[in-house]
Amino acid sequence: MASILQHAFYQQCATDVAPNLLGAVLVRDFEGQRVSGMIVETEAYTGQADAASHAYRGRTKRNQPMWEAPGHAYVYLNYGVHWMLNVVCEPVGQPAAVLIRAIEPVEGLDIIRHNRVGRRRQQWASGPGRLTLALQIDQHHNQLDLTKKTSGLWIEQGHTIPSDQIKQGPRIGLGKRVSTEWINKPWRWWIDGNPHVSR
DNA sequence: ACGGAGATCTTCT
DNA sequence: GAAGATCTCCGTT
Repeated sequence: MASILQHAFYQQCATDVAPNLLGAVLVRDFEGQRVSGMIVETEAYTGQADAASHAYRGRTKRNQPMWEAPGHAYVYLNYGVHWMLNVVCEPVGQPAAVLIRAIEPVEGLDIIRHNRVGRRRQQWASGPGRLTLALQIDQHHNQLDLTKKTSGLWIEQGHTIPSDQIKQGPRIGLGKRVSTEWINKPWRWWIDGNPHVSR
């Protein structure tokens, strides 16, 4: 049995947590059946100073979970269509989180195939909106504690990825309103060559 | 293979 | 009223 990542793991800067999450396994419990995938791509959103973060303009009803304790989920609807899964981190008491951008399906492939009917396997969970569809993650998971199995969603220790297989680059999809200083931060990490990384 | 538009919720101007 | 941490479909090459 792999161990579940505990609060201490998330109790550091999002820029440390994000690369450390690569190789870990995101697990969804479907009435006893495990549906899971290895995390292959993440993005860090740091404290309130980060112009690309939802926390930048202060607290709102939506981003409120970012002020929760580390290890909690921040799930929100983007473009009115896609659910995004974040894990809250704790850089010096600031609201910060890591966006899980892509996973490689590992367990419960029948369920994932059903959730992503008609799509090629490589597209089952290769994107933040896709992985939430694959694992059926939505508003019900917002603010849950991901260090507890009772949440039905947690993250387990997985493979250790050699540092030479970890690539790093600018975050994706940030708007023009964000200054280049923040757009250029290389705060997206992924496993080099993994086919389930988003494009 | 590639580009544009639609979907449709929350927040900000 | 517009834009956003996106994805899919449908048009044209």
